Amino acid sequence: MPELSKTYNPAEVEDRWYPEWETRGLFHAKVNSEKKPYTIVIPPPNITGILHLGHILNNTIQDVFVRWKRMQGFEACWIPGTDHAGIATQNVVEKALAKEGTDRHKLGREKFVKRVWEWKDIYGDTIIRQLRKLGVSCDWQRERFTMDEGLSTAVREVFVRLFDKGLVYRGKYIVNWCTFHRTALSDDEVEHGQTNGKLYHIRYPIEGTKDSVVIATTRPETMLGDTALCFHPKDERYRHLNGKQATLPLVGRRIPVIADDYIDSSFGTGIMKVTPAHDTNDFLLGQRHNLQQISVINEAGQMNELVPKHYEGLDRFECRKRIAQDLEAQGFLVKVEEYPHNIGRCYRCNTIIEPYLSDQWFVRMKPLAKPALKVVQDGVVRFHPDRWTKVYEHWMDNIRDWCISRQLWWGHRIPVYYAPDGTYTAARSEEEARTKLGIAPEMPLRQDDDVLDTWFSAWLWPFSTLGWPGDTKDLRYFNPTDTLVTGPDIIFFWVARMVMANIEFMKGMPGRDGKPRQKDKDLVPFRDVYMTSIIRDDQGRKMSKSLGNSPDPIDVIREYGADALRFTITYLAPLGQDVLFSTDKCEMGRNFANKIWNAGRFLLLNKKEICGEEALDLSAHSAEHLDLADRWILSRLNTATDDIHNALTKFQINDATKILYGFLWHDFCDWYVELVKTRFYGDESPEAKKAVVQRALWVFDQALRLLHPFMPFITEELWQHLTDRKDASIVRINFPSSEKRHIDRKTEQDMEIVQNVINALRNIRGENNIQPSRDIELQIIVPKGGKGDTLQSYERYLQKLARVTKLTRIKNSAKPKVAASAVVNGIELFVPLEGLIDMGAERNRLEKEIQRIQQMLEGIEKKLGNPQFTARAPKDVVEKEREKQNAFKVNLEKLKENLGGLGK
RNA sequence: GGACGCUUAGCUCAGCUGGUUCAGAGCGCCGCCCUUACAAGGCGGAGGUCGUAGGUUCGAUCCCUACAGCGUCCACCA
Repeated sequence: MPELSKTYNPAEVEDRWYPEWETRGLFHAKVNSEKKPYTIVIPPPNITGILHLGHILNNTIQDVFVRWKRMQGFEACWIPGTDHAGIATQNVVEKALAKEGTDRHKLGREKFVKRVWEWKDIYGDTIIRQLRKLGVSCDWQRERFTMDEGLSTAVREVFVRLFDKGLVYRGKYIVNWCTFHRTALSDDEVEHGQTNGKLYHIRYPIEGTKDSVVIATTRPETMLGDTALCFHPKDERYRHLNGKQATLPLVGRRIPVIADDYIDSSFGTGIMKVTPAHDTNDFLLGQRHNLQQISVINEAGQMNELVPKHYEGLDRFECRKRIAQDLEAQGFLVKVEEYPHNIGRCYRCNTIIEPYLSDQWFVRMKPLAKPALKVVQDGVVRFHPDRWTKVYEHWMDNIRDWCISRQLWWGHRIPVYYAPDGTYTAARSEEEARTKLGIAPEMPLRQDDDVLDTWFSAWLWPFSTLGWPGDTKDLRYFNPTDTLVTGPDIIFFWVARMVMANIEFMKGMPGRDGKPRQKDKDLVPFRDVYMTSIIRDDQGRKMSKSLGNSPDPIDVIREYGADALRFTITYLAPLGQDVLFSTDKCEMGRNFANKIWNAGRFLLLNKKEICGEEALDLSAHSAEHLDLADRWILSRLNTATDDIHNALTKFQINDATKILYGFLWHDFCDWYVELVKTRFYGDESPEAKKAVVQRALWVFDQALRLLHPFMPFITEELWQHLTDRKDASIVRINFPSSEKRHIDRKTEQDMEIVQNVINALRNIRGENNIQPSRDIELQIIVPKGGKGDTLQSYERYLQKLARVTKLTRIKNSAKPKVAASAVVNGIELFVPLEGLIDMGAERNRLEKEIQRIQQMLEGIEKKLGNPQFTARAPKDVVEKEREKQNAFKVNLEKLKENLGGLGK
């Protein structure tokens, strides 16, 4: 066995173990009828992305669950993969082309797409490579990409089925148009934010009269496309104008004045211009009133040929200025006021969205939403924390049709084919399209130019990755998956849509039992959705590139180790709360790793000392030579095991880390290891010592297993040193389950007395400035029924932990004259230190303690003095309070007595 | 406009079903110690009327109501 270094060196251990785990195939999952599956699909990161702390948190949590379940004997399967990220990826490649002085149009579609694939092959797995550094136990043999052959087949299949069902339709609608990307966006891809705009008040003359009306608009340039004016039908101010014609300034077009109760009479002047081609509400209004739709802005955001010549070709914002000038010059502009208001912007490039009238493809969502709502309401799919349920339900209740076409080249091309006569159909292949349309092979057939929204492949992820539409063994076994771990920001984009898709497309597919799936529990994509925290910097700001406040996780791993990062971030992330992160917080994880490392080092050194090279069987702990500390640590271990199990079951992952930290550092290292030293270095028989070493190693082994899901590398490394089992790995070793018989309240109480006495002695030392190296003597007075025997039988604990060289039991009458004292569980402690203690300090110490006890006693007496309390509170609570009262009273008396005994 | 979250020690936060010495942890701070696993460590200590005001209850950091401050999401009036 190699010597272990004094401090833990994570980089070396991590680089050694990850490839080893992969080569041994420890993360690979197979269909296994002997085992229950446990499945997670990764939220596929964009191929353009680089790893950030959000990924770290998200993937660490997934890894904790997967490793935990794997150790529990589940066939744990974590399917990794990446998303082609239509807009983002196309962006990146287009930027590269721009640098080369060319663009995608010069290249042509086919070459451009080839170029993107080349880019993807080089850079597309950056995140996936980086994730390995984190130690994630993904089944890499199952890695998928949303544009893989299989997934593309699934996309086409879904589109065609929805089309044939009438759930996909084509329509001319106002969509959110990004003039930079020149594509439509779904409603969810638009981010609304406040902006300082202006409100222009413009006079529109009424034809044939001297009358005119004033309307207010933030977008005067769209007036070129106005086709009506509109007021509320009940508005007396304008009623007389109903049916009249107004003249559109600058253009001279006649437009009707109409009435509609959409109008809010209290806003502005109460009459509004209507531009059906450039505003969603106006569009709907226009439909109701059969208004003409005049588009005046092109796909690049410039004024088109339908506007007066001197505006044509102007950028929409440039045109706005010109229109304002011209209106003013011609006397139509009444006033302009500052007007802060909300506008939508492209979530990727921040360009102001242009409501744009165009032909797009939509999915009718209402029929899909209905069952997806039900499974959540019925608790078949559960959110953690639960409050996201309401957010989900609200969205489902108000769902709108999903615009799925994107005017891009990178993505799944829409499988719709047009015949020369304009008829069209959706089909899995060109041949199928010809059959469906009745077109001969020699006739030209045109496929739709647009591609599908990226989420259109992502929403199929939990089954497309498993072979759907094929009826595969994997699909039967691993779907429904179990836990989805993702951020609340994509609950609509992704989570909700996956629920809809899984229900819709898995219906009737054979399930685990081979029978067609019908029940909701077999149709959902996953059972539990864990919503992760949002990572912020230490000032609470979102991590962002522009702020430069986003540390590179790879640097953090290099500096502190992957285990340290994993542990720290899960420790900091309570379920459902944001996390304020800064790199230096990882010191906590690093220090913890080092602590464990040294505990392991200590045990191994002593094992060698006591047992030589002999291998110890750690399959069970030795039941020989048990003393209080042993029974106590077994009790604590099993309690911790229970608590961890409960915390993980409730998705309270940071609780689990806190339990592990507390158990390993405070129970195991601070107390147990210190106590065990008394036996390693004591005069017990070699057999007894061997039993003690064996048990200590066994407990440590159990603790390592509990910790492994959180800190996989260091636990594997230490575990290997512990066991010498070259062929095995902690990755697939049983996760401990608690043995109730070891959880023993009485043992813990006895141990508590020992601990309290040691703490009291340490306090005396600290406050009296007694050197740690100085031995002390302890005299105790034990009341009737007190636990003095327990204390005396573990005198060696006091020797080691408090440097007590002599323990004597004395009579009340034999109290030492000059001594520091304390009262613990009714036992009086005296440390005779004539001439050495600082009387003033000791008096202060006792007075402080007296005050503390007095305060608590007062609290209890106030409670007990309240007749309502004694009458109404449960008996055991009252009884407990009485017991406490008595104990405090006794303590207080003794303390006062001892204070008095100190003299002046 | 609607929904939701947060407010506890100097800082960052736990505290889940009201009563356990319930007021905690980590960091920071003060004092002592390089005690043969660990100074990335050990021991001791200081520090909080649990945002404010009410209410429910024998009892409230915890449940309810209102308010204040911070934050998030959804919708949106030209």
